[in-house]
Amino acid sequence: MFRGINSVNLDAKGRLALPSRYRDHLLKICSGLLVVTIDINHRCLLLYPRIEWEQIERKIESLPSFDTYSGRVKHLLIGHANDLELDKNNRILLPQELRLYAGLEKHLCLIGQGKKLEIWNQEAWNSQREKWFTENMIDGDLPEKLKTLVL
Amino acid sequence: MFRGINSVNLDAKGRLALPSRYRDHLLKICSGLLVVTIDINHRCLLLYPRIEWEQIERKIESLPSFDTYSGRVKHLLIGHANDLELDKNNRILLPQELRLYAGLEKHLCLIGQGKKLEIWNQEAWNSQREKWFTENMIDGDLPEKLKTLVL
DNA sequence: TTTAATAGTGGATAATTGTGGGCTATTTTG
DNA sequence: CAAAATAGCCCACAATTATCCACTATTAAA
Repeated sequence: MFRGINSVNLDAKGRLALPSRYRDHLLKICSGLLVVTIDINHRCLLLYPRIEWEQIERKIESLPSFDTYSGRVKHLLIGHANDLELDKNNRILLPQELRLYAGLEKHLCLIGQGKKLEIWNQEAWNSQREKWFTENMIDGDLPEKLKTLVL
Repeated sequence: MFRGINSVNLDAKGRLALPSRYRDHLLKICSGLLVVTIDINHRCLLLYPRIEWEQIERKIESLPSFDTYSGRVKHLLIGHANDLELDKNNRILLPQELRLYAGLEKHLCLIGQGKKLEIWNQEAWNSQREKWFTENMIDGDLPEKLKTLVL
């Protein structure tokens, strides 16, 4: 499970060093084989262990072909998915195409989100986060599961 | 079960000594493995024994993916959750990111809240408490369970 | 009141991690 | 086919972090 924030830097070659605490785990579950793709809700990237991604890909592929939104999701997610591999220094090289999509510059945030990691431009993350804090949730709009969540 | 208030100090490195009365209990139930994350309603942190947190995390993860509010809760709670471990002196190191969020300086309060501990900046806690005392509860807004609560 | 024990604090050292860059192999382009 | 660009691999230095140890303060016991 991925959790928590890490701020990391891209080097001049576009390489990103993953926090070392993830290293052993990734080598174990997927031999360092990863997949990166875009997030459709935010301008950020999603990083999956290859085996996790393959399960998700199967689900995406089984979406109904003639539904407009399903087709769009398929195109965007699968179309932007790239295979990556950890190098021996625990780094990955992000494709330029995706770096541009997410507006990644030197300073990034890695956000653990369970099965995946999100890769954000640091400023983009900060302002998104502030937005979430200041916008109030409207009671009537909350799904039942959320209303009854006990922390 | 965590109960009661403790005031504690952060040292220069951002380490926090847990009250020793919690030590044995924590070693027993989770071998000193903890998770700290942010509270979304107040500017304070939540500290869970790892096993307690994992149960909550599972509930959060099962929230619907395409619901706006659920996505927000997921991002904020799981995204800010950090694994921690007690050191040999019964201390934890709070990540800088979270210290900033909760405005933690030298003087803190630990508030026992059942399965979790809340970590507050001491002054922030005092003024929040004052606020609660002066704000009146409005009868019509109380949920049924609270109306029928017998103390 | 003295002594002992535990808890709390601070800091030095050792180990690990992050970062940059050089070299080579491979791919792309003209 | 040559030249340039890209990608992978490796090493070395710098910076950060974890671990350990020692000192002080506080509490409890004799």
